[in-house]
Amino acid sequence: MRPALKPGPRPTARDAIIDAAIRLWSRNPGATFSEVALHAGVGRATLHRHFRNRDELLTVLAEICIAETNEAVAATIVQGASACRQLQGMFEAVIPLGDRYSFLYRADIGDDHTTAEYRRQLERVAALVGRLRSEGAVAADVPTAWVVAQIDQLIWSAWNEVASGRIAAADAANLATRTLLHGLGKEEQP
Amino acid sequence: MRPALKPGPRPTARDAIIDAAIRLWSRNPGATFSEVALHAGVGRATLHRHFRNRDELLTVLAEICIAETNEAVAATIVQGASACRQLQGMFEAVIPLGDRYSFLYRADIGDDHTTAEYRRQLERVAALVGRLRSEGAVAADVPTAWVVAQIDQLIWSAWNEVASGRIAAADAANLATRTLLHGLGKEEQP
DNA sequence: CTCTCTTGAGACACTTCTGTACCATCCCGG
DNA sequence: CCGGGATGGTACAGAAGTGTCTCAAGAGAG
Repeated sequence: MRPALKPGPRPTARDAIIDAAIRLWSRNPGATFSEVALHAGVGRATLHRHFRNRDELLTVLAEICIAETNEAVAATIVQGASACRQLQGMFEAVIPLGDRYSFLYRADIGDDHTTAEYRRQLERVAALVGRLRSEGAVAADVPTAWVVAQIDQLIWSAWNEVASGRIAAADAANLATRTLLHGLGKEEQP
Repeated sequence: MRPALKPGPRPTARDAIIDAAIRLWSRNPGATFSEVALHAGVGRATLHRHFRNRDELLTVLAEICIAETNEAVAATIVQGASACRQLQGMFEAVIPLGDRYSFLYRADIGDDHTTAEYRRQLERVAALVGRLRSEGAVAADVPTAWVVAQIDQLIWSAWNEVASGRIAAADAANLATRTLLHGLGKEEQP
């Protein structure tokens, strides 16, 4: 072990690579390894030293994404809050993250651990849907799978509309919650 | 000109290629040109004879998709029908097409004509939203861009859920319409 | 039957990406 | 100041995809 030396490789290069990869692949999922290195201000060789290949980097990014998302969502959990408020909090926490991780929607990660973790996230959403249901916020005749899919899509499209400037960031979470629970018709319950 | 001979190249090869490309790229957007030729039961050289390169084939597919979609939607238009019914009809017409054209969501077509035509489709949807709005089916304080985005996403996720067997095909359009207009809460208006 | 057109197969050159190796350089801690 | 680790640049070989070309075979029209 190195006594006082920083453990492992210095984080700067690795972090720069991760940041550049997220930034670049968000705009162009097919961007090459060389381009990632270029945008990270790092030699291509260095990139290969930190991440054996594209898949490895992608897997690391996915894990970071999942961890950040879990963290962001966990921070919004308030004991005793209603499921509706919880849903709104989740939207508020997750929609801004779309900026960083939109490219993961397109990339298909083969890694088992990542897939399993993503599945757990969906299960957690399904559990929230169960609570919404028991609060009467979600109708009994709507399949849970459909609700989960809608929540997923709402996060994506909310981020998308915010990113392209058609929707104000402050409105996004409200709009998403309202869309899911009450639809876009005139409000019947004030 | 050939007098009685079939004009142009015999359609079979071309059609087989188009069909194989749609089928293959739907599952794997990165599938190679050779694979397309293989699945079409056609030599790679023949493929190049019909479509100069990947972009050209992609553009043709996109145009076919747009034409088929327009046709399917046009067939559902009933003069004098309410916008709500029109929306439902559009969902019914378009959701099953997701099976054939899902890969176009991922592919980015550079072709100007295709992009313009897609824009026109969105504008037509926006016009429908305007009618929904004037019927009171869409609230005044919801941005049109948001409604259009939701309709787009609903088509995609409805097809997706049907394709993976989580939702019955017969329910999809109803569920989409209901989700958009009334949300997934308990119905307040029977 | 014969001619023409299309096709399949393969060869070829070219490009791009990838993964690895090597070496000079730089920065940091000791 | 010195030395080890990390880095950047580059060269190299291999893989894969692409686009073009040629040639022989097959099918259909006349």
